Amino acid sequence: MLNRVILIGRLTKDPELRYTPAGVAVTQFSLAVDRNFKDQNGEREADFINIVTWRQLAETCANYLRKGRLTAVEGRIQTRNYDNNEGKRVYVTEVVADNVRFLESNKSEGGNSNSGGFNREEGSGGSYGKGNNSRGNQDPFSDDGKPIDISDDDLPF
Amino acid sequence: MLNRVILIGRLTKDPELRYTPAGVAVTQFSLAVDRNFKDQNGEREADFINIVTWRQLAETCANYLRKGRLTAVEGRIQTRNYDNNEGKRVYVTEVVADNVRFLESNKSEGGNSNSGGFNREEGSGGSYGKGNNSRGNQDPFSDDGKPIDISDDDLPF
Amino acid sequence: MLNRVILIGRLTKDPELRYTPAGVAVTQFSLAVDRNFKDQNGEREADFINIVTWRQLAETCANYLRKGRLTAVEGRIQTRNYDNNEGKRVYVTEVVADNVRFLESNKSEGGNSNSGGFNREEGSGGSYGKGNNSRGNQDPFSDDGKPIDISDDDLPF
Amino acid sequence: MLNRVILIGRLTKDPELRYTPAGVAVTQFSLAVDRNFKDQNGEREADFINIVTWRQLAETCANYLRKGRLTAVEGRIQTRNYDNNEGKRVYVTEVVADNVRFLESNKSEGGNSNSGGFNREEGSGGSYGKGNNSRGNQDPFSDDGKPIDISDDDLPF
DNA sequence: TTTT
DNA sequence: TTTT
Repeated sequence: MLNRVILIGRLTKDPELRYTPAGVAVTQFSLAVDRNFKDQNGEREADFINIVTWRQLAETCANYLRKGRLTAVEGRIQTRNYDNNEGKRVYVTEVVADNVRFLESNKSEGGNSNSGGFNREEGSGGSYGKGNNSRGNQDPFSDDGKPIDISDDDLPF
Repeated sequence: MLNRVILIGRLTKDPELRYTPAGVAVTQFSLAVDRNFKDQNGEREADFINIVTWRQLAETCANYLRKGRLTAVEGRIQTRNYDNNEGKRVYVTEVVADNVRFLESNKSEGGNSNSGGFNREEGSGGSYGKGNNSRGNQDPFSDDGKPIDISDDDLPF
Repeated sequence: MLNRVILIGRLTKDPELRYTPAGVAVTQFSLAVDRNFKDQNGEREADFINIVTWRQLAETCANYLRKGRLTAVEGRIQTRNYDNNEGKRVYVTEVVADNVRFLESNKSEGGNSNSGGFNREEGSGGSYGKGNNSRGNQDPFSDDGKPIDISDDDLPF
Repeated sequence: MLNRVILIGRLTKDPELRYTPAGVAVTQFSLAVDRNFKDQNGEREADFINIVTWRQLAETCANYLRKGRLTAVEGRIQTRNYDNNEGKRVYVTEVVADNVRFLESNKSEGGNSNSGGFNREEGSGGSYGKGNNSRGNQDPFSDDGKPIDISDDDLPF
């Protein structure tokens, strides 16, 4: 009835962009979120949380997120299951993000050091990145460092 | 680095209380959280989210939560893995709760209809239910309907 | 950039429904949220948090929330200021809700005891209560106790 | 009963550290949190949210936060009131933080560009900065960029 | 009284 | 299968 998650962590790999048969963009990545306490060996462990984004948000994430980037994610926990190729039921728990904040920009790729790219699924506007699945050829921070609005709230999911 | 989850849903079963070899109480249950949208068949689905609580909070949950109860949970997403009996690695994603709110009391068991039992892990106080693992013999709402404080923040986890 | 609030508390009064000159419904109410700790006198205090809702969500809240009801609110903190009639600037901090959950139904008004009315602002659908500002004459729980979808995400605010 | 806030924004000024008569450190600052939408003039406005931190967290914030820094805050909404010098009751709504994340380090002051200082109130440990109210003479990121644990959960507030 |  |  109420289901809200907020995470800040770092991508463990570059994000993976796919398209559904109907042509809907889906991007998945894993966020390493350090724990606030140390284990019995004095080591700080992390939780590795799988994130899914859809549509324009998926494309923006695929274009601008990279391994190691500090990132904030807001969304909901989703559980689902499917039968794998061995006919065994697999249970999945993941976070479906509707708001992703880029807390570090593409420094290593020549971008400026501005923080603060922002992307939220919304009912209306924003066509940024729509249908754009070639990565890395645009930098949302390159002109003015202002947030970009993208849109994706009328999801059928 | 930041990892926060808030859920409201209903228990799919009675909670299960266990003890670690060191005698620490652990309670697990699953929360059915209805989605805010309907699927392609017009059906409202739910996410089934596994919750873990430790120590006094575990015992209070075991004592007072029951299948079907509307419950609020606050905590963090935890991922872990272990090798099962077939030597296969199993990945688990669950919510470790540090705050559980009983939004419905034990009406069917003769309690009053007060809402609002409250339990949070804290550094200091609260001895309620400590070492008490016999279920259902006390009703935290039976006297005055006021929240109970329990304590469990100095976890080694 | 990221601004999320989740509250569970009880209405301090019946909600107040108004309309802007342009005819947009606005409902305000105050939520008493008990603190998780006691003050120096052993008393549990509460925070009294002002909530604002717009459009259909405003009308549903006006119709079904009442003083004393246990309610969950999800939204964002908003700050604004205006000059009062004495020409003095007044600063306001409040929560703009986009999701309100009715955790207790209208028992005293003859409704059943179902918990779980749900209302979220969304980009698309839902016409429930649209233009309906007569209070209390309908019970969203009276038929099947299922959540109602309402819609209000394309706000100009 | 449940009261949780998560914010990401930028400090509007340097934080202000005070001490209560009993010697407890209190730091206040205001966070500018850009809204996710534009107003009728196409301008993106911000909410200016007052934050309060206590004890070691207060001292760490005073030492390392500065105007303009991108910062994540987790806490609860608090309301309180007092009578001002004109005998008029003043109502205050603010966020009491129990977790503050420094998303940008002290680049301009010669620090490295590491992100990720972390501070949470906890029941037990951490003596970092205890009684230290001289600012800026230590950089938590200067050695290894690892989070610092501080402690403040046994608050009487 | 407001940040990038 | 994991990030700084």
